[in-house]
Amino acid sequence: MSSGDSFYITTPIFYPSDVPHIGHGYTEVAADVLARWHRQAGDDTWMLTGTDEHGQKMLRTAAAGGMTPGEWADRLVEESWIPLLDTLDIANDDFIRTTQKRHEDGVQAFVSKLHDDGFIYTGEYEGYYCVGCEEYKQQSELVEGTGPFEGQLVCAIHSKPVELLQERNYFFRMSDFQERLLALYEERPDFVQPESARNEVVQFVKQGLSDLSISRSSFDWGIPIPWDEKHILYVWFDALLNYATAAGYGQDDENFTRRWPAVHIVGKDILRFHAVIWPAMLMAAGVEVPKHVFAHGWLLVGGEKMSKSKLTGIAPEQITEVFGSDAFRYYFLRAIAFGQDGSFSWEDLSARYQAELANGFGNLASRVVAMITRYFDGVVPAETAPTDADLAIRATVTKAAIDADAAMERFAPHEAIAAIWTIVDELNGYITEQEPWVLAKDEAQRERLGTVLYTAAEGLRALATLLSPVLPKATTTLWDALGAAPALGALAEQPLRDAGRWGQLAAGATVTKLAGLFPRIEDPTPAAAPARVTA
RNA sequence: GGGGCGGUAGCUCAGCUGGUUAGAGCAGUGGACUCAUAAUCCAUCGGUCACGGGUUCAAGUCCCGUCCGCCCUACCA
Repeated sequence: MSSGDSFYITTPIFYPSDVPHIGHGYTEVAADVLARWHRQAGDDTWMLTGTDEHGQKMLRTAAAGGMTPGEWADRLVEESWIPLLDTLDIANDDFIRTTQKRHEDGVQAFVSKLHDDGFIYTGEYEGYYCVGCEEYKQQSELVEGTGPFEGQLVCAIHSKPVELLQERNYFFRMSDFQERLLALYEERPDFVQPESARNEVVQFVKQGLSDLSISRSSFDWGIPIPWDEKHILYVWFDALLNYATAAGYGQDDENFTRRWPAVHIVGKDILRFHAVIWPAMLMAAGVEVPKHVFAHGWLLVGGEKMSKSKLTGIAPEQITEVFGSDAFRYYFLRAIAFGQDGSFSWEDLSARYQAELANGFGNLASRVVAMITRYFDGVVPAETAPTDADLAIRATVTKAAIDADAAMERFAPHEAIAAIWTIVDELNGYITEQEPWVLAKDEAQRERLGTVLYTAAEGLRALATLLSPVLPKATTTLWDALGAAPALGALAEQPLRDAGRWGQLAAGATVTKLAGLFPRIEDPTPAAAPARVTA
């Protein structure tokens, strides 16, 4: 991808009545790191996140709290979801709420077009309705009745029989798109990633698609169907459209053309909506389908999918309060292969923090800055004739930068970080072998000492740049300590795809005392209580 | 029932289209060093690659079967 290309990346929009946990945090951080990488590489980047506020569940929980759904949503968004972004240091460019006018207008324009073009028709929806829940149930939510209800299907929650009801509403001709979708998966194997997710989607679509009921009339918390305001739009149809409406669909064609199509990062549970329904909707509307739909895996706690009901849900602040936001970002992207499930444990988090961040990167920065301060009064020395060892470091840096960019391009941040980390490991070994503290005792080795420390400092310069999307806080601290800004400018301005070019740090720069990048943590046990529980 | 993904050193995982004595990190053990966040560096211990067949000159890597785990099967990242 050449410099200046559009890179529009989205997270799913969250249902605000959930309590933010590290799974949400993981999604946000992954999208943010990819966005920061592309942005700093010079691509025309835009990152979108937001909240999905319509639907019966929101209506019901709001009512239970004596509020209107709008008030309830405002409160949750302000108290939980916006703060989550701050907790994790997310640099999103936009935050869309499906209750915003720009969204509702865009959605209405979209469904009107589909209606006008004949992709929507009136039909009868038939489904099992639970009076207790006041909603239609899927087969999976029903169980065989027992006792007096023997032989009947009952609601899993109320254990009472459900009724087979019919409702007149609107349907989207999704079945029309089966062949085109299959052709899409075939022609663009990287449309759905990773491979395992693609397989699931292809198999699913091959089994046949039915039309989708896209309106509801039993409650009114949603976007009205423009030609029949007694109906509101099915929440998923509404929610998926956020990716388009936020970019200006139907309202700001110039911006929409500039941003679209998007790259969607989603959890694998909502893969089908994004890889089947969403592209079908776009095809119907004559809009280009997304560039990619990437499904990441689950966080496993104790070998099982993390879940609130099993009390394995962990609030992001529990981690950031002890380890900091940088460590959160680093840990989840480094330790988990993006696209696969990953095990989370406090022990692993703590071990990686200590071994990799504190002892590896943090200590490296600390020892280099300390030696420049001690042996050169804080002035970065010039390098002279490089030896093979010095050249090996340069080669490592060059390769790491190339490999990291390639890995980020293919949605493999874990590999990108591993590639960058070769610099940390090589540099620590290099310093130990070159023994600058020995060179410092011999005035005749003055130039050699300067070259060794320049090499180390320049390596740190490259590290700061390459790691800034992952560790924005620590790398900024390091950038300041290296005294790099006066000659090179702000860290965020350093072109990432040029980070591997040797010799950027100016000799003569003044280093300053470096506060520990990742201080040792004496008591790495989580901040008491397990997950917070919703009211 | 149908579908997807896994089962490789104590732990977390790499091993692409099959090819020399199966790798990494962490943990463990021994040593070196002192610039540094009691840190770093070197060495080393450690595996019947779930199980049973088969194809092949050659299989962790392909085929068949079995066992185990996780997930999806239309509104929880």
